[in-house]
Amino acid sequence: MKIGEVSRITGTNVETVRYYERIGLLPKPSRTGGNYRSYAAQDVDRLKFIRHARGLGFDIADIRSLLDLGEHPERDCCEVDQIATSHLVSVENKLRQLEQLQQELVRMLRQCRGGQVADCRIMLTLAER
Amino acid sequence: MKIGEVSRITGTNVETVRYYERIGLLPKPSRTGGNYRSYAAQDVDRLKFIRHARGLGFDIADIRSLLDLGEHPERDCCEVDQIATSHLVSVENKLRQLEQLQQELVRMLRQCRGGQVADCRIMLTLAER
DNA sequence: CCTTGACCCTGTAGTCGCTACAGACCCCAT
DNA sequence: ATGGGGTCTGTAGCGACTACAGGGTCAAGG
Repeated sequence: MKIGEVSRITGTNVETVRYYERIGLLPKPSRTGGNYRSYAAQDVDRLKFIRHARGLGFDIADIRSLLDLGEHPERDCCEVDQIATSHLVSVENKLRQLEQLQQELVRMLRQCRGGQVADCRIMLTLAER
Repeated sequence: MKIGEVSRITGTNVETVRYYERIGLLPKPSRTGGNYRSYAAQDVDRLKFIRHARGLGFDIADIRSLLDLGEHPERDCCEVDQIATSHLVSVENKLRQLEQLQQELVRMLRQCRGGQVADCRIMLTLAER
């Protein structure tokens, strides 16, 4: 399977596939006579895993660890749990931050009464503190 | 006022202050005999504005526009409102995305029953789809 | 007077996860 | 033989910083 098809199947940009190979997240595939990358079903599965994990916001380092763990199926799954849990924690932290931010923005916007920039409450709020 | 003091007052990294100057967000300050940057109160205010806006998640381009508007106090404040509103919208979009993500992560983590990586529900979930 | 140490200078490269080229090559259909 | 679509490598760009290296400046203490 050539890179374009892999790209289509997994919904991954061709350049991204090559990028994953470059950083060692995907193994170097075999090549055709014309030096085209030739992927096996296994590679596609690995890429799907990566994309799904990225979709859930895991960073590349985490995904690397998860893939490594996948290659040691006899190990205890608590390491997997740990990675996922700590990711969830950081997502929840970001969520709280964003909520606060949203509330501050709403508060700021509610004060706007129109008029000139000179009297703009939003600009004043930003200038304060 | 030297850059270190400005840094302390505003809680901004020294390198960040220089970065803002480089990208034209802060004006080039005058220099002392020893070629040290010498800031006026005005510059500190501008930097505070920038940091406050960054804290609210506005990107540099937005901040540039807001600062420009601040220099035209006679203009109508609706442009300010527009920038803030569209930022709020994007924050709310990100918020919704993060909430979904969080729920998916929670769902995934609830399935974990311990045991070996081979049977790990989290790994299976990531591999699926 | 000299040294020490804190601060400051410029310029460049690194971060993260891609994305976007340029310029070349391969392959298949017409 | 030609055209166009795919692929190749290598490099640079994004945003918003951050982190040096390798030097200069300045005030206090010995």
